Amino acid sequence: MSATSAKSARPRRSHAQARAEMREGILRVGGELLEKDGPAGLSVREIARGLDVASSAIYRHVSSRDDLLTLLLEDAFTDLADRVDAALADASTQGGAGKAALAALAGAMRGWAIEQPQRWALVYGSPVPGYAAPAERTTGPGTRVMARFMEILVGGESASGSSVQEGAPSGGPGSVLASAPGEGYSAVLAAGAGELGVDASPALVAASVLAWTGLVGLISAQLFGQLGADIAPHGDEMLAQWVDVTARAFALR
Amino acid sequence: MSATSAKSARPRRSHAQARAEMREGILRVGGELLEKDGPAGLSVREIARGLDVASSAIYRHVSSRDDLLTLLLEDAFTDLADRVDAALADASTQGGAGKAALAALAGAMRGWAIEQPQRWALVYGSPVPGYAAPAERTTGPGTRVMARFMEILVGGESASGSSVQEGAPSGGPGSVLASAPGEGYSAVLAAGAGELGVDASPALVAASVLAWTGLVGLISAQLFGQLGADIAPHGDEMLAQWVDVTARAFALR
DNA sequence: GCAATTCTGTGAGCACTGCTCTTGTTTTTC
DNA sequence: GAAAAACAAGAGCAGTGCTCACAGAATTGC
Repeated sequence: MSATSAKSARPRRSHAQARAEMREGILRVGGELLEKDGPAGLSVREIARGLDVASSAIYRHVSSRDDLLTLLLEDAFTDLADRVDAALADASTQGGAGKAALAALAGAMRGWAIEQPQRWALVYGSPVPGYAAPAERTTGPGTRVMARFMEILVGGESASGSSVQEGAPSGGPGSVLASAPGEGYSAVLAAGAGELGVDASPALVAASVLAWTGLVGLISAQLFGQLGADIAPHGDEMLAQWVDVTARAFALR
Repeated sequence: MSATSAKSARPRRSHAQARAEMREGILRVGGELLEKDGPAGLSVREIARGLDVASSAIYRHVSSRDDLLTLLLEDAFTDLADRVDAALADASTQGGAGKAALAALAGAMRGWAIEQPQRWALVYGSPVPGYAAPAERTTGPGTRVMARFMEILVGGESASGSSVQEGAPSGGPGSVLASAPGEGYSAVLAAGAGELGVDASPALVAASVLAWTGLVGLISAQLFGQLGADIAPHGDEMLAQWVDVTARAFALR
């Protein structure tokens, strides 16, 4: 037994530094544990061990396990949104818009999901039971990706006056547009589109929402193995087909 | 303290009866707890308390907590499939086929999901971490609903020789059919369709799979509140729109 | 510059969990 | 009826989230 005790003496650091380091450490170790064992396997004590600290110390920085989950949720949302933004920026330099942008977004989402399935599950999977993510802390980063998605489908940023040709896909066989949404639903859609900075008819927004839930559902189904093990190797192709169909339905090129 | 001890004397019953009663009780109380607290909140001890029995007794009938989850998963799958079948049978008496059948199936799924969100999460949500549902015990009941779905979209039972008019939706703008699936993917699709008792071209099967994940994704998004609280009251309408669009894409009427 | 205060981290402890193992009782089998 | 098999009880282990009184270090006020 050496003179230095088992618990190595912590270096002198300011409270601000301590806060930052602890927070970063919790996020890092917590993220690793989350990816390894999933939300249910996430343990405050295990994080404390990973940081070589008493478990009670964690509670100085995180009020509860749920709070910890919220932290990781925010982190995951932001990480995903950053990744999608990067992919879109990349595609955009190559003159990518319309279908190319859609493919870039979908590919980035799926890639991120495959690399960190547990994070994806935390974000778009079933909510951790008994725990409702506080909306005010998650809707912000949570809607970033969806906003991008809508922009693409609806045909560009609202700034440019290039209105979508809503005449083309409207009622004909194979159109994405169902019957016009009712009054109340239209109002909600308009409000939502406004928050996302998207300008389009309620019918088009409604169709985009369906497309969005379809994309998320597709990725989730692949990730969670709901379609059987045999189909797993063809996830790329499935996604490509989804992009094809969706781009065609929304008249993207 | 009365003569009858706190733990009421169990009635004399045969081992077979005991097994059946216990299993039924575990399923019942477990189901209630699952619906109340979600998978993570499911506790063997709590079930034991609910049955007024020692916790260790549960392990005579269930080998582990994961096994318990599998049991509840099977139960949920079967329950959902029964419900969907009933709805389809009901629709069928009214001459319901094609779009009407699709609407009945989708409505039954969503209705079931809303009544028992935790069960839905167990079935189609993110898998419980660290727990992989044993495929051999879940794929059976798990594919029943999907088989019905495919039958409807692909245009009737394989017995009747009425082949789908695959000419109509093939390539034109707004078609559900993307480019033809590659060789490997086609093989997997064909095999899957065979298991489900569905006969259709790989391209049509591929499109049906996308539609399936879309439906599941839509219901999950509604249930898990991924689209914000405001949109929740319009779930019916969203689903109706999804039915509209999908029926049109697959040329159902 | 030094005391008072505030903040960080400790370790014991409570109530809970899944699960195992030994013990006693009851039903089935021969 | 005796032997064997199955069932259930209860204690106990290792783990969990979380709280609380306490010790030491950093910050603040004068």
